[in-house]
Amino acid sequence: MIVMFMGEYHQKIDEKGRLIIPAKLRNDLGNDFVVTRGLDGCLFVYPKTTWEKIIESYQTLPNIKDARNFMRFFLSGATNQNFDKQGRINISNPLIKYANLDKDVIIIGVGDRLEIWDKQTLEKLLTENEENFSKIADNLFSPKLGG
Amino acid sequence: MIVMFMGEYHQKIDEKGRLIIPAKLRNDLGNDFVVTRGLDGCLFVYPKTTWEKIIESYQTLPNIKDARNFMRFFLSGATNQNFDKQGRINISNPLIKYANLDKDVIIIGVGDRLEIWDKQTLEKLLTENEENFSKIADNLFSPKLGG
DNA sequence: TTACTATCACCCACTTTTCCCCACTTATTT
DNA sequence: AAATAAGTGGGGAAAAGTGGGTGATAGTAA
Repeated sequence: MIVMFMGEYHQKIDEKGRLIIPAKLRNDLGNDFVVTRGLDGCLFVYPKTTWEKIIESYQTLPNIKDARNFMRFFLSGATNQNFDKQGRINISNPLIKYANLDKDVIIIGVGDRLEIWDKQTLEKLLTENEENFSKIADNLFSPKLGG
Repeated sequence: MIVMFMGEYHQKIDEKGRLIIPAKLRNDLGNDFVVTRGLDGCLFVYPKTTWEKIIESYQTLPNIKDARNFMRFFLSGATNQNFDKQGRINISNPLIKYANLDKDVIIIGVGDRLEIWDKQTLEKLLTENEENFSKIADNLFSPKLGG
């Protein structure tokens, strides 16, 4: 993995639907990237090259109904994006609805992608799962003792 | 393990969120390291090379919801850090909130990482668990006899 | 084809945040 | 006790974030 997105950034969507991508992330994204429906109620943001690799890997999925539906979900929401001169992007209405975005938004870096979350949704998710995290971490750090 | 962090250092965070890393620790950290949400209410500090190994081990996690959430928790809390000329770092707001950092902070060395604690939180944790440590140690070092 | 409307991107001005630098204080060493 | 190193606080320049206005473009209906 060449790009490694990290960090948590609190942003606001203005009345025109514009969202600032933090300056620190813009270089890694490049000026040509894709925003699409993500898993668990957020939006995924991929640099163009990463996106193309993902699409490629999906070609190998078997042509069964589940796979077709997943492709529909993933591809139909995808929008090409550029920055305006202020470093902002426009989130389309269907995506705003899908991720339930209100005014307060959190952008997080998760490895090869960014995720755009409604603030409340993400905070709820993280606090609800906090106990799980230490279990997962225990297993990762010392799998022989754990369990 | 090449670097071995040890010791306990009492520091203060100033109003701008700046925290001095004790001079004795700076060499071992290098000028490129990562601060992230740790377990049990503290922050972890890893030298870059150690961090990269950890990320590598996380690549083995399956793409299921629990694992995705864990990655969100772990990576969104991560921030690249450098020292300013005074040997300080900036702790971002989300991390200050997470670790409940007030003015008084304790930095401890724990093997391959540093941990940043709110003073009260750490002292409470240690006194509450003092009696248990010998039992815990017994279990950790001879798990077959324990339990 | 023309006039009207809605949308979008750009530009400008203002506010907020971040980062760097300097000066002072405290601690440590000899 | 002096000298050196480490810790601490604050000011200011530069960068980033924010909101609103304006003109261009495209779509629609007359």
